[in-house]
Amino acid sequence: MATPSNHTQTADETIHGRGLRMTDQRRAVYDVLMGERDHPTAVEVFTRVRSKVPTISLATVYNCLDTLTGCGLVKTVAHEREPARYCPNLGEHAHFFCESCGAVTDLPLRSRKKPEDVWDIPGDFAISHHEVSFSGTCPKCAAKPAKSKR
Amino acid sequence: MATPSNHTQTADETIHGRGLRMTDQRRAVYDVLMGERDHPTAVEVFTRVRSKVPTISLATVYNCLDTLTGCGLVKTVAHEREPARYCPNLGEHAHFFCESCGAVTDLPLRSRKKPEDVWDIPGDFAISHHEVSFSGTCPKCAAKPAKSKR
DNA sequence: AACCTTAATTGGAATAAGTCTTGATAAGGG
DNA sequence: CCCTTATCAAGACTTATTCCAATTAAGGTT
Repeated sequence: MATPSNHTQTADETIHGRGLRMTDQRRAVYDVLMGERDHPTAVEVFTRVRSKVPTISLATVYNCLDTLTGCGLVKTVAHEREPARYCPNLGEHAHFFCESCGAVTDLPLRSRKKPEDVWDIPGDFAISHHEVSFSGTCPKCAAKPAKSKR
Repeated sequence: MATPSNHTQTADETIHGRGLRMTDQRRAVYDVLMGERDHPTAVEVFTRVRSKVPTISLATVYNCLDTLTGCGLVKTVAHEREPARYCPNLGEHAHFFCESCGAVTDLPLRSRKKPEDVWDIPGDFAISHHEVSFSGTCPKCAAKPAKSKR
Protein backbone atom coordinates (compact mmCIF):
# COMPACT_ATOMS: atom_id res chain seq x y z
CA MET A 1 0.00 0.00 0.00
CA ALA A 2 1.04 3.60 -0.51
CA THR A 3 3.37 4.96 2.12
CA PRO A 4 2.69 8.68 2.38
CA SER A 5 5.76 10.88 2.24
CA ASN A 6 6.43 12.74 5.43
CA HIS A 7 6.93 16.46 5.24
CA THR A 8 10.70 16.31 5.40
CA GLN A 9 10.79 14.36 2.15
CA THR A 10 10.51 15.87 -1.30
CA ALA A 11 8.58 14.19 -4.07
CA ASP A 12 11.90 13.31 -5.71
CA GLU A 13 13.13 11.56 -2.59
CA THR A 14 9.88 9.68 -2.21
CA ILE A 15 10.05 8.43 -5.77
CA HIS A 16 13.72 7.51 -5.53
CA GLY A 17 13.01 5.70 -2.30
CA ARG A 18 10.88 3.33 -4.33
CA GLY A 19 13.64 2.66 -6.79
CA LEU A 20 11.83 4.73 -9.41
CA ARG A 21 13.03 7.73 -11.39
CA MET A 22 11.71 11.24 -11.33
CA THR A 23 11.32 11.79 -15.03
CA ASP A 24 10.33 15.00 -16.79
CA GLN A 25 6.87 13.58 -17.36
CA ARG A 26 6.32 12.59 -13.75
CA ARG A 27 7.55 15.92 -12.50
CA ALA A 28 5.35 17.81 -14.94
CA VAL A 29 2.26 15.82 -13.92
CA TYR A 30 3.04 16.36 -10.27
CA ASP A 31 3.64 20.09 -10.80
CA VAL A 32 0.31 20.45 -12.59
CA LEU A 33 -1.50 18.93 -9.63
CA MET A 34 0.39 21.00 -7.10
CA GLY A 35 0.04 24.17 -9.15
CA GLU A 36 -3.72 24.26 -9.55
CA ARG A 37 -5.38 22.20 -6.88
CA ASP A 38 -8.76 21.90 -8.51
CA HIS A 39 -9.01 18.11 -8.79
CA PRO A 40 -8.54 17.74 -12.54
CA THR A 41 -9.35 14.59 -14.48
CA ALA A 42 -6.62 12.67 -16.31
CA VAL A 43 -7.57 14.39 -19.56
CA GLU A 44 -7.40 17.80 -17.93
CA VAL A 45 -3.98 16.98 -16.54
CA PHE A 46 -3.00 15.83 -20.01
CA THR A 47 -3.95 19.09 -21.69
CA ARG A 48 -2.24 21.17 -19.01
CA VAL A 49 0.92 19.14 -19.02
CA ARG A 50 1.26 19.33 -22.78
CA SER A 51 2.26 22.98 -22.53
CA LYS A 52 5.38 21.88 -20.66
CA VAL A 53 6.01 18.50 -22.27
CA PRO A 54 4.31 18.67 -25.66
CA THR A 55 5.16 15.12 -26.65
CA ILE A 56 3.63 13.44 -23.63
CA SER A 57 0.93 10.89 -24.34
CA LEU A 58 -2.30 10.31 -22.48
CA ALA A 59 -1.15 6.81 -21.61
CA THR A 60 1.89 8.30 -19.92
CA VAL A 61 -0.28 10.71 -17.97
CA TYR A 62 -2.24 7.72 -16.69
CA ASN A 63 1.02 5.93 -15.90
CA CYS A 64 2.42 8.92 -14.05
CA LEU A 65 -0.77 9.39 -12.08
CA ASP A 66 -0.70 5.71 -11.11
CA THR A 67 2.94 5.94 -10.09
CA LEU A 68 2.39 9.08 -8.02
CA THR A 69 -0.64 7.50 -6.41
CA GLY A 70 1.34 4.35 -5.68
CA CYS A 71 4.00 6.43 -3.95
CA GLY A 72 1.36 8.17 -1.86
CA LEU A 73 2.08 11.60 -3.34
CA VAL A 74 -1.35 11.93 -4.92
CA LYS A 75 -4.81 10.62 -4.16
CA THR A 76 -7.44 9.42 -6.59
CA VAL A 77 -10.91 10.83 -6.14
CA ALA A 78 -13.82 8.78 -7.41
CA HIS A 79 -17.32 10.20 -7.63
CA GLU A 80 -20.27 8.32 -9.03
CA ARG A 81 -19.67 7.27 -12.62
CA GLU A 82 -17.60 10.30 -13.49
CA PRO A 83 -13.98 10.16 -14.60
CA ALA A 84 -11.46 9.91 -11.79
CA ARG A 85 -9.96 13.10 -10.43
CA TYR A 86 -6.61 13.61 -8.79
CA CYS A 87 -5.67 15.47 -5.64
CA PRO A 88 -2.27 16.21 -4.08
CA ASN A 89 -3.73 17.04 -0.66
CA LEU A 90 -2.32 14.29 1.55
CA GLY A 91 -4.13 15.38 4.69
CA GLU A 92 -7.19 13.45 5.70
CA HIS A 93 -10.21 15.03 4.08
CA ALA A 94 -13.51 14.44 2.34
CA HIS A 95 -14.70 15.97 -0.95
CA PHE A 96 -17.61 18.19 -1.78
CA PHE A 97 -18.91 18.05 -5.37
CA CYS A 98 -20.96 20.99 -6.54
CA GLU A 99 -23.81 19.68 -8.68
CA SER A 100 -24.15 23.05 -10.34
CA CYS A 101 -20.63 24.05 -11.40
CA GLY A 102 -18.75 20.77 -10.94
CA ALA A 103 -16.17 22.26 -8.58
CA VAL A 104 -14.59 19.95 -6.04
CA THR A 105 -13.68 21.25 -2.58
CA ASP A 106 -11.62 19.59 0.13
CA LEU A 107 -13.33 19.31 3.49
CA PRO A 108 -11.03 18.60 6.43
CA LEU A 109 -11.70 16.09 9.17
CA ARG A 110 -12.48 17.77 12.47
CA SER A 111 -9.62 17.42 14.91
CA ARG A 112 -9.65 14.33 17.10
CA LYS A 113 -12.61 12.91 15.17
CA LYS A 114 -12.75 9.80 13.07
CA PRO A 115 -15.35 8.19 10.82
CA GLU A 116 -15.93 5.43 13.35
CA ASP A 117 -17.46 8.06 15.63
CA VAL A 118 -20.41 8.30 13.29
CA TRP A 119 -20.67 4.93 11.55
CA ASP A 120 -21.15 1.77 13.51
CA ILE A 121 -18.36 -0.52 12.35
CA PRO A 122 -18.16 -3.90 14.08
CA GLY A 123 -14.74 -4.50 15.60
CA ASP A 124 -13.98 -7.48 13.41
CA PHE A 125 -13.91 -5.39 10.24
CA ALA A 126 -10.35 -4.28 9.52
CA ILE A 127 -10.47 -0.91 7.78
CA SER A 128 -7.64 0.16 5.53
CA HIS A 129 -9.25 3.06 3.66
CA HIS A 130 -12.31 5.20 3.57
CA GLU A 131 -13.69 7.65 1.07
CA VAL A 132 -16.29 10.25 1.89
CA SER A 133 -18.02 12.49 -0.58
CA PHE A 134 -20.71 15.09 -0.21
CA SER A 135 -22.63 16.70 -3.01
CA GLY A 136 -24.91 19.68 -3.25
CA THR A 137 -24.53 23.35 -4.05
CA CYS A 138 -21.37 25.29 -3.34
CA PRO A 139 -21.46 28.83 -1.92
CA LYS A 140 -20.63 30.42 -5.27
CA CYS A 141 -23.55 28.74 -6.97
CA ALA A 142 -25.98 29.15 -4.11
CA ALA A 143 -26.82 32.72 -5.05
CA LYS A 144 -26.46 32.59 -8.82
CA PRO A 145 -29.00 30.90 -11.09
CA ALA A 146 -28.06 27.43 -12.34
CA LYS A 147 -24.90 27.33 -14.43
CA SER A 148 -23.68 24.85 -16.98
CA LYS A 149 -21.33 22.18 -15.66
CA ARG A 150 -17.97 23.87 -16.40
CA MET B 1 -34.93 14.25 -6.44
CA ALA B 2 -36.04 10.85 -5.27
CA THR B 3 -38.75 10.81 -2.65
CA PRO B 4 -38.22 7.72 -0.53
CA SER B 5 -41.28 5.60 0.02
CA ASN B 6 -42.43 5.54 3.60
CA HIS B 7 -43.08 2.19 5.16
CA THR B 8 -46.82 2.30 4.66
CA GLN B 9 -46.31 2.39 0.89
CA THR B 10 -45.58 -0.61 -1.27
CA ALA B 11 -43.20 -0.44 -4.20
CA ASP B 12 -46.22 -0.64 -6.51
CA GLU B 13 -47.82 2.37 -4.91
CA THR B 14 -44.61 4.34 -5.04
CA ILE B 15 -44.20 3.66 -8.73
CA HIS B 16 -47.84 4.40 -9.51
CA GLY B 17 -47.54 7.62 -7.56
CA ARG B 18 -45.04 8.74 -10.16
CA GLY B 19 -47.41 7.99 -13.00
CA LEU B 20 -45.32 4.96 -13.94
CA ARG B 21 -46.31 1.32 -14.29
CA MET B 22 -45.14 -1.66 -12.32
CA THR B 23 -44.24 -3.95 -15.17
CA ASP B 24 -43.07 -7.55 -14.95
CA GLN B 25 -39.54 -6.43 -15.66
CA ARG B 26 -39.49 -3.78 -12.97
CA ARG B 27 -40.97 -6.09 -10.42
CA ALA B 28 -38.51 -8.84 -11.26
CA VAL B 29 -35.56 -6.47 -10.91
CA TYR B 30 -36.89 -5.16 -7.64
CA ASP B 31 -37.53 -8.68 -6.33
CA VAL B 32 -33.99 -9.74 -7.19
CA LEU B 33 -32.60 -6.87 -5.14
CA MET B 34 -34.92 -7.51 -2.22
CA GLY B 35 -34.37 -11.25 -2.36
CA GLU B 36 -30.61 -11.37 -2.09
CA ARG B 37 -29.28 -8.19 -0.58
CA ASP B 38 -25.70 -8.59 -1.63
CA HIS B 39 -25.29 -5.42 -3.71
CA PRO B 40 -25.17 -6.97 -7.17
CA THR B 41 -23.97 -5.15 -10.27
CA ALA B 42 -26.31 -4.52 -13.19
CA VAL B 43 -24.93 -7.56 -14.99
CA GLU B 44 -25.47 -9.74 -11.93
CA VAL B 45 -29.04 -8.49 -11.65
CA PHE B 46 -29.43 -9.25 -15.34
CA THR B 47 -28.36 -12.87 -15.01
CA ARG B 48 -30.51 -13.44 -11.94
CA VAL B 49 -33.57 -11.81 -13.44
CA ARG B 50 -33.34 -13.87 -16.60
CA SER B 51 -34.50 -16.93 -14.71
CA LYS B 52 -37.81 -15.19 -14.14
CA VAL B 53 -38.08 -13.09 -17.28
CA PRO B 54 -35.92 -14.86 -19.83
CA THR B 55 -36.47 -12.31 -22.58
CA ILE B 56 -35.35 -9.27 -20.61
CA SER B 57 -32.47 -7.31 -22.07
CA LEU B 58 -29.54 -5.75 -20.27
CA ALA B 59 -30.67 -2.32 -21.45
CA THR B 60 -33.99 -2.92 -19.75
CA VAL B 61 -32.27 -3.93 -16.55
CA TYR B 62 -30.41 -0.62 -16.65
CA ASN B 63 -33.68 1.18 -17.35
CA CYS B 64 -35.46 -0.56 -14.48
CA LEU B 65 -32.63 0.15 -12.08
CA ASP B 66 -32.71 3.82 -13.09
CA THR B 67 -36.45 3.97 -12.64
CA LEU B 68 -36.34 2.30 -9.24
CA THR B 69 -33.53 4.61 -8.20
CA GLY B 70 -35.47 7.62 -9.42
CA CYS B 71 -38.43 6.55 -7.30
CA GLY B 72 -36.21 6.18 -4.26
CA LEU B 73 -36.82 2.44 -3.94
CA VAL B 74 -33.21 1.52 -4.60
CA LYS B 75 -29.86 3.20 -4.11
CA THR B 76 -26.85 3.03 -6.37
CA VAL B 77 -23.54 2.29 -4.75
CA ALA B 78 -20.40 3.59 -6.40
CA HIS B 79 -16.97 2.39 -5.35
CA GLU B 80 -13.79 3.48 -7.03
CA ARG B 81 -13.87 2.69 -10.74
CA GLU B 82 -15.83 -0.50 -10.31
CA PRO B 83 -19.23 -1.13 -11.86
CA ALA B 84 -22.14 0.35 -9.95
CA ARG B 85 -23.94 -1.82 -7.43
CA TYR B 86 -27.52 -1.62 -6.28
CA CYS B 87 -28.97 -1.71 -2.81
CA PRO B 88 -32.58 -1.72 -1.61
CA ASN B 89 -31.67 -0.69 1.95
CA LEU B 90 -33.27 2.72 2.26
CA GLY B 91 -32.01 3.43 5.75
CA GLU B 92 -29.04 5.72 6.11
CA HIS B 93 -25.88 3.65 5.95
CA ALA B 94 -22.35 3.43 4.65
CA HIS B 95 -20.74 0.52 2.80
CA PHE B 96 -17.83 -1.71 3.61
CA PHE B 97 -16.01 -3.32 0.67
CA CYS B 98 -13.93 -6.37 1.42
CA GLU B 99 -10.77 -6.18 -0.66
CA SER B 100 -10.31 -9.91 -0.35
CA CYS B 101 -13.67 -11.44 -1.25
CA GLY B 102 -15.46 -8.47 -2.77
CA ALA B 103 -18.42 -8.66 -0.40
CA VAL B 104 -20.26 -5.45 0.40
CA THR B 105 -21.72 -4.91 3.86
CA ASP B 106 -24.08 -2.20 5.05
CA LEU B 107 -22.87 -0.21 8.04
CA PRO B 108 -25.53 1.79 9.89
CA LEU B 109 -25.18 5.35 11.08
CA ARG B 110 -24.88 5.60 14.85
CA SER B 111 -28.02 7.02 16.36
CA ARG B 112 -28.16 10.79 16.66
CA LYS B 113 -24.92 11.16 14.71
CA LYS B 114 -24.38 12.80 11.36
CA PRO B 115 -21.41 13.15 9.02
CA GLU B 116 -21.11 16.84 9.84
CA ASP B 117 -20.01 15.80 13.33
CA VAL B 118 -16.77 14.53 11.88
CA TRP B 119 -16.08 16.57 8.76
CA ASP B 120 -15.84 20.32 8.91
CA ILE B 121 -18.37 21.57 6.37
CA PRO B 122 -18.68 25.35 6.13
CA GLY B 123 -22.28 26.48 6.63
CA ASP B 124 -22.59 27.95 3.16
CA PHE B 125 -22.29 24.56 1.49
CA ALA B 126 -25.76 23.08 0.91
CA ILE B 127 -25.53 19.31 1.11
CA SER B 128 -28.03 17.15 -0.70
CA HIS B 129 -26.29 13.78 -0.59
CA HIS B 130 -23.33 12.02 0.86
CA GLU B 131 -21.71 8.69 0.19
CA VAL B 132 -19.36 6.96 2.60
CA SER B 133 -17.38 3.85 1.85
CA PHE B 134 -14.87 1.90 3.84
CA SER B 135 -12.63 -0.82 2.54
CA GLY B 136 -10.47 -3.43 4.15
CA THR B 137 -10.86 -7.02 5.24
CA CYS B 138 -14.17 -8.47 6.36
CA PRO B 139 -14.41 -10.83 9.34
CA LYS B 140 -14.82 -13.91 7.14
CA CYS B 141 -11.61 -13.20 5.27
CA ALA B 142 -9.64 -12.02 8.29
CA ALA B 143 -8.83 -15.56 9.36
CA LYS B 144 -8.67 -17.35 6.03
CA PRO B 145 -5.80 -16.94 3.57
CA ALA B 146 -6.47 -14.58 0.67
CA LYS B 147 -9.26 -15.66 -1.62
CA SER B 148 -10.00 -14.82 -5.21
CA LYS B 149 -12.42 -11.93 -5.76
CA ARG B 150 -15.68 -13.90 -6.02
C1' DA C 1 32.94 6.41 -23.73
C1' DA C 2 30.77 2.13 -25.12
C1' DC C 3 27.81 -1.34 -23.20
C1' DC C 4 24.32 -3.61 -20.79
C1' DT C 5 20.17 -4.00 -18.27
C1' DT C 6 16.08 -2.30 -16.77
C1' DA C 7 12.68 1.44 -16.48
C1' DA C 8 9.81 4.51 -18.86
C1' DT C 9 7.37 6.34 -22.74
C1' DT C 10 4.53 6.17 -26.83
C1' DG C 11 0.69 5.42 -29.97
C1' DG C 12 -2.63 2.62 -31.08
C1' DA C 13 -5.59 -1.25 -30.29
C1' DA C 14 -8.58 -3.26 -27.01
C1' DT C 15 -11.90 -3.46 -23.18
C1' DA C 16 -15.76 -2.66 -20.17
C1' DA C 17 -19.62 -0.15 -18.33
C1' DG C 18 -23.11 2.27 -19.47
C1' DT C 19 -26.01 5.10 -22.78
C1' DC C 20 -28.57 6.08 -26.93
C1' DT C 21 -31.53 5.09 -30.90
C1' DT C 22 -35.08 3.08 -33.33
C1' DG C 23 -38.73 0.31 -34.16
C1' DA C 24 -41.87 -3.00 -32.02
C1' DT C 25 -45.18 -4.01 -27.95
C1' DA C 26 -48.17 -3.33 -24.52
C1' DA C 27 -51.33 -0.79 -21.30
C1' DG C 28 -54.74 2.38 -19.80
C1' DG C 29 -58.33 5.77 -20.72
C1' DG C 30 -62.28 7.18 -23.28
C1' DC D 1 -62.08 -0.89 -29.99
C1' DC D 2 -59.02 3.04 -30.79
C1' DC D 3 -55.65 6.32 -29.50
C1' DT D 4 -51.88 7.96 -26.90
C1' DT D 5 -48.12 7.18 -24.27
C1' DA D 6 -45.09 4.21 -21.72
C1' DT D 7 -42.08 0.49 -22.02
C1' DC D 8 -39.12 -2.85 -24.06
C1' DA D 9 -35.52 -5.10 -26.99
C1' DA D 10 -31.49 -5.33 -29.80
C1' DG D 11 -27.74 -3.50 -31.26
C1' DA D 12 -24.80 0.51 -32.28
C1' DC D 13 -22.25 3.82 -29.89
C1' DT D 14 -19.52 6.57 -26.33
C1' DT D 15 -16.20 7.25 -22.90
C1' DA D 16 -12.76 6.31 -19.54
C1' DT D 17 -9.24 3.50 -18.89
C1' DT D 18 -6.05 -0.35 -19.69
C1' DC D 19 -3.18 -3.24 -22.42
C1' DC D 20 0.47 -4.20 -25.74
C1' DA D 21 4.47 -4.10 -28.51
C1' DA D 22 8.09 -1.40 -29.96
C1' DT D 23 11.15 2.43 -29.11
C1' DT D 24 13.77 5.49 -26.15
C1' DA D 25 16.14 6.96 -22.08
C1' DA D 26 18.87 6.28 -17.68
C1' DG D 27 22.15 4.38 -14.45
C1' DG D 28 25.67 1.57 -13.40
C1' DT D 29 29.87 -0.99 -15.00
C1' DT D 30 33.94 -1.96 -17.24
